[in-house]
Amino acid sequence: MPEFQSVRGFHDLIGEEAKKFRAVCDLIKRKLALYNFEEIVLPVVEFLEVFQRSIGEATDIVQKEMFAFQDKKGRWLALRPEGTAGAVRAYVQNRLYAIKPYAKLFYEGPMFRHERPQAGRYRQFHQIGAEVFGSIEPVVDAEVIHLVHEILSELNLKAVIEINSIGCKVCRPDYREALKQHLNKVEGQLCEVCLDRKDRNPLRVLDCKVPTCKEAVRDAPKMVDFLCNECREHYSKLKEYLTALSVPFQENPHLVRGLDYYTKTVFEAVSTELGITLIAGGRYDYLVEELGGPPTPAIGFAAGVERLYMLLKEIQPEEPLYMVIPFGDVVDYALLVVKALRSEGKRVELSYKRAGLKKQLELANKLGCRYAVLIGEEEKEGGFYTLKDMETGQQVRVEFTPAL
RNA sequence: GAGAGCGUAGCUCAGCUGGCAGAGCAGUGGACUGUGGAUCCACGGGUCGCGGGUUCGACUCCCGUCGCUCUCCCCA
Repeated sequence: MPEFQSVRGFHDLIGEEAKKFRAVCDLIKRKLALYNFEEIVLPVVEFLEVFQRSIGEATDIVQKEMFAFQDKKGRWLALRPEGTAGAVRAYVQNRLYAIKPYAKLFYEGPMFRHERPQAGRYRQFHQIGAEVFGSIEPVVDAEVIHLVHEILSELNLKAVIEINSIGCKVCRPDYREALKQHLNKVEGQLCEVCLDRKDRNPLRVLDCKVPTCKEAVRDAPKMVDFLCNECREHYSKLKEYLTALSVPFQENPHLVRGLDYYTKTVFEAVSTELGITLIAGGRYDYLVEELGGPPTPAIGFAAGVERLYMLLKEIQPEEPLYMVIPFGDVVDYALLVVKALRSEGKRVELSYKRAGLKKQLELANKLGCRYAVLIGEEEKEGGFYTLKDMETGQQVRVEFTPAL
């Protein structure tokens, strides 16, 4: 056991893992650019209240998963547990609503949640999130979910996209009541946690995994049957558009999200392989106003980078690697060859091992080089280098005149 | 917050009902100082997670502790 170790739930990404991590980020960012999302670089720390107000006081994230601390003036700050709250705060603070009719923003970076680590769950993890502010049109929801679908299929990951509508200020209270009444009837079957949730946050009972709760909730009234005209219309338009786009989706009337700010559309992309959520999001039409901005409908999603890259099988092969091998008193000449090759855009490793040709070829092999560039006295004097193909073993003489 | 499993070489792991700490891979060196890949030979490498207990003797048994992994809760 080493004397110093990384903190629980905080990990180093090395070699292949780091490459996969980058591959996922790069792909998603390329996609976001095609949809014309603009990057916003956000702080990792916000005032605690930003999260309490947006995520919701009663949620697990706020109640027990935040890295919260006081600064020197005694103000409560927190490491961000998710990105939307900060994005909304920035949108309001910088009055982005005054610049364009609507805004499409994305962010990436680490998020922090103080919970027990396990497969696909870390205390520091990374998300790439995107938010659209300022449009209530269901076509926006469709575009966002389409984007999620494209990301998944380009990464070659199998997942089902589940969607639901959880209504708005107008219709949700009625549903809540109806659901509560149903839950009271089946009280006896509910687990301990759900008994507590029943009055505080009855919707959450819907996606409890305890078998008896699932049973109890089977015949519960469904939100979709209680939607007001506006929400019903919104939801059916969304489905219509998704179908037109050939985005496969599955309606899940029990899909509820753990954050309070959601309204209308919610969705989740669940890995068929691992059963964990890869990408999730939804509409949050009151949050901007809640954080002090003008009434502004919005929708967004967040992709869990670790969860995506851990499922990645293969990544793009890298550029072929050249190793320049000087043997004898020819380092000065070798340096010029290295410089010239790199200026041609080639990926070049100069051998840092002072040894004979044999040892250095071994090294080139270990580092996975495609080509070795052999440089001895002969090459230096003759003004050339010997290019060796490490796969075929063939060698060619390449004339070389150092640029001045 | 609740539960389970595991900590032995850089890595993967053996090590029996207590009796000298092991293998494979990796690494380093070498007949070969201008030719590599699964050729051969040699070598280095350990607080057996840590602390205590039982014992003539503990990697092994017991207690504690720390760490890792996984599951539940919840979530990306």
